[in-house]
Amino acid sequence: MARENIAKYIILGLLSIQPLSGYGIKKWVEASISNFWSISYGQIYPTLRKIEVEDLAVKREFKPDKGPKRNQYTITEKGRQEFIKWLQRDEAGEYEILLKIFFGARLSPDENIEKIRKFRERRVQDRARLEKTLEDLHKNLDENEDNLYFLLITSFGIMSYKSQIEWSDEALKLLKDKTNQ
Amino acid sequence: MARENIAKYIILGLLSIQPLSGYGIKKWVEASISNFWSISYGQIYPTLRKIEVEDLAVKREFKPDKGPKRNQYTITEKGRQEFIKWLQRDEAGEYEILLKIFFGARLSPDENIEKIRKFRERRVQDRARLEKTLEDLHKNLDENEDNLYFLLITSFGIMSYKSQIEWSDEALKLLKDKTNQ
DNA sequence: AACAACATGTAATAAGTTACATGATTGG
DNA sequence: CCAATCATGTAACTTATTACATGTTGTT
Repeated sequence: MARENIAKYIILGLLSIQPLSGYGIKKWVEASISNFWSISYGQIYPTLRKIEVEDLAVKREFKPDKGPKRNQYTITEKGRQEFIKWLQRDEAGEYEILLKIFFGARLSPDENIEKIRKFRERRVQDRARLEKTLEDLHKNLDENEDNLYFLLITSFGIMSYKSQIEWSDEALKLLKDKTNQ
Repeated sequence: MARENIAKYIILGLLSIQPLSGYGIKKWVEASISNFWSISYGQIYPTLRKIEVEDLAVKREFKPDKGPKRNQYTITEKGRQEFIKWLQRDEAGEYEILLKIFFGARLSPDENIEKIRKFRERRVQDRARLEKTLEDLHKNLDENEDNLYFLLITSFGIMSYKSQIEWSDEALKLLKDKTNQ
């Protein structure tokens, strides 16, 4: 998946929450989104430099009471705008939506609701497609050894999509409650 | 995730099922594992060449009754062995196991059972960890706007892991039935 | 004193996408 | 004959990992 420079937006997203150093970014990623995304120092530091050059964040040396000094990056208004533009773009990668929902507080609840609604629709279709595949595999289960394992993987997909549809419903409920408050 | 040359093993795995051309490999991937893995021609053709050079498959020109001629690759014994060795290695990437189960017919049911058992264990732990995070987020929900969205993503993880544990149970049952037949 | 954790960075390499180029064959 | 599909490939580029280098600070 080499295409959209996700690392840049993860960093910008975290900086939109609070000023951080490269080291701090790594810690944040590990503590919060490591279940579905990762980032290495080999990406963080060069990307931070680019972000600085593009005036999306400013670097400032910070000497904390404890520990060695660090380079703290603070997002600029330009950076914030570019990040929000990214959030609003329709995501290409299948699971980019998770990242965007993670940073959902930068958008309105309605924008997040719309994203999840679309995601849910896709999943309903994905699931229906896999249900057909499953049926075919059931019919031809004795045909060869492979089909049992193909069936297992298809069933994994169906169960995943099912749980994602259920999640969407819960998430939508929560966000709608929030809007009506 | 640039590390293990997954493309090579996807190709080898498909060739272990039947002889295929580069084009055919693409079609197979799209029809069977595109839910969780993809591959581009820019990878397929160079990788096929490498596979040929390493004597893991042999190329042969094939003129079908219909359509233009194609380069058909047939896996060698060496290729089959290298593929099985990869299958047996403990997977690094979180979802590599799906790929390996997909090709499960190349191993014994017991080996697949063991893989799934380990996967299930990991998921039980992952889920417990996220449950704690969820609790914390619930407590601090009013602290800031972000926490609602962090909670949503945490809940996505919990539900995913839950469905993966359920899938493991079903898969284990199916495979155990098979062994006892 | 030693070790773990904090902190920043680069170079080599690998993996993967995208865009492009080219041509054969089939069905309408 | 034209479009769609079949079919193979390369080059430029981007993204990402890994291994390495270096030094500070806090804890035992």
